[in-house]
Parts: sequence; C-alpha cells; structure tokens
Amino acid sequence: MTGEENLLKLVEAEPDESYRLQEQVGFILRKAHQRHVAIFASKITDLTPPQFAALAKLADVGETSQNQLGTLVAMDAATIKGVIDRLKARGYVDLSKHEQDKRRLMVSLTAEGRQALEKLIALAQEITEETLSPLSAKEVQQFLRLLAKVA
Amino acid sequence: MTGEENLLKLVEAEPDESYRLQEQVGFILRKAHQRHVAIFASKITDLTPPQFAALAKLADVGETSQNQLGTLVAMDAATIKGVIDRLKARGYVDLSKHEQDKRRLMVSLTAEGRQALEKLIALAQEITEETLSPLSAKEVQQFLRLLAKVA
DNA sequence: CTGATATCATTTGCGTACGAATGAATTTCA
DNA sequence: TGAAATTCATTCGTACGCAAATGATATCAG
Repeated sequence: MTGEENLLKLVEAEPDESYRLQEQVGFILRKAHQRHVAIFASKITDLTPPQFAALAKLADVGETSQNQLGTLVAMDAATIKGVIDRLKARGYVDLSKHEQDKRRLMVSLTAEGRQALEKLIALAQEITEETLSPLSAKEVQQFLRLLAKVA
Repeated sequence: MTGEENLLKLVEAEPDESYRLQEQVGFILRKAHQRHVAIFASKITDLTPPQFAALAKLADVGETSQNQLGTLVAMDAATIKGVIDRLKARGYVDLSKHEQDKRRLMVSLTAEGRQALEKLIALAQEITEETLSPLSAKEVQQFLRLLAKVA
C-alpha cells in the first residue's frame, strides 16, 4: 500500500474520534422515552404518564401535600402543580388546606380517582409489556436493573 | 389466629397484585432521562440536548431540509421548527429556500455552528460518561445494547 | 391536462419540565 | 423573643413534544 492510499483511507474512513449521535446514551434514552409515551398514549387516552404516576403514587401513600407527592414522583413544584390541577379538574383528586401547617396543600384521591386507577392498572401493565417486548425475559431483568442504576 | 386477625392482615399487607410505580419501565425511563438532561445542563449551558442533537446531525449529513433533519433526530415538524429557530437565532445555522422545490426549507451549518459543535463534543463525551458512571464497563455495553432495542 | 393525493412547513393548543422570583408560613437558633 | 433560614406553594418565562388544522407546492393517475 502506498502512502497516498493510506492518506486517502484516512480521509474517507469514518473517523474514530467522530461523534456518533446515534450511539450517545442521551439520544437513545430520549427515543426510548418517546416510544414508551407513544405506547402509553395508544392504550390510555384520558391520562398522561405523569398524571397516571401521580394518581398511582397517591393511592399508594394516601393523602399527602402537593410538594411531597411531587418529590415521590420526581416532579418539581411547578410541574406537580399543573399535574394536580388537571387531576382535580377531572375529579380524580381533592385538595384541602392542612389545619396545623397553613402552607401545605393536601391532596387526596377521590372515589372516582381510585376507580379510574383500578381500571387503568391492567392497561398500565400491558403498556409495560409492550414497551419491553423487544427484549427477552432475561434481558428484561438485566435492562430494568441497569436502567434503575442509571436513573 | 382468629378470623379477625386474618382480615386485618389482608387489609394491612402490601398486596402482591399491587401496582408498584417505582418498578415500571416508563417511570424509571422518565427518571433516567431527567437525570441525563440535568447532567447535560450542568456541562453545556448554552444549548439543550435537542439543539445539540440537531447541530451534531446537521454536521454529519450536511445541508438538509428542516423536516428531514427532524426525522433524523426524532423530532416532529412542529418541534424541529422551534429547535431550528433557536439555533438560527444563535447564528449556528442558516436557512434558505430550495430552488427546485419551493416547499422545502434548507438548513445548513454556519462556521460558527461548526466551531461551537467542535468545542462541545468533548463535553458531550463527558456527559455520556457521567450518565453511565453508575455502570461498569461491561454493564455499559449491555445497557446500550438493550436500550437501543427498546428505543 | 387536471383532479386527487402527498409532502413540507407553519400555527395553535395542550401538557410536561425546570430555573428563578415571590410571598406566606414555619422552624431554628442566637 | 426575634431575626434568619427553611419550607410550601404559586407564577412567569423558556423549551421540548405531539395532535390537529391550514396553506402552499409537488406528484401522480386517469
């Protein structure tokens, strides 16, 4: 091989130090998240994933303050406010002031909210299954373990 | 054990069929994505991850139409428009009409955009590393493989 | 050639997501 | 006790992300 051929190869080759967007975690993470949200929306049309998360967590822990619930579902104060506002508009949660601590806004599940949640849980499991359907059972376990570490 | 004690246990026990939000892919995926965005923002303050992705992809493929670029970076027409608008406002891209097809808006990288990108790529690699830092080298390979399957 | 269809882009509306600023209430501690 | 710090909630501004509607252009089929 001549020196010129080497040079040509260097120029034409996919450079090793090049930045490959498609291989960056952030990009793939964003796409995986998008895919999940799309699957969610195809099965549950009346709630978004964050709304569902807040509802499910509220059923789990019972009445809590808005901010506390936000912390539990990884939403900041501004975000959880909007989510709770919309759940309240649907009649799924009730809001009330805390008597001792007048700063706190207590959120509780309504009967309607609990009923909706119970119906949705089966669908939520389908959503999880479909999201993980490209993986084998063994891969699912690995993936969830690693994803939890990264999150 | 009396019947009443059994009843009490049923009511108080963590039910096996209960829905555990913390274990659902969607929820963990959302948190992992949030963590990555936070790491990104801590290292690159003048661009968002989608803006960076568009810029990197544009450098990769050269001049393209706005919609085509959107497809390449997984953004719909409405989303890529906003991203390109902001990149243009920063002087990182130029826009021009396609002469043959008057519908198309062609996007190209400016010298400034290329320069900014080159400086940012080292940081982007740090971001990827920090995002994956909870994993061992072997786990990183597994995780990227599985995540790509899910995305 | 022309009408139906498809593509590209824009706009609007809604829902996260987060930083920063503000105000009210509570807690800490000097 | 009383001032400082903290906590809870709200609001504003910016930026994705997507559905749906609209308008302009291009392509295709009869």
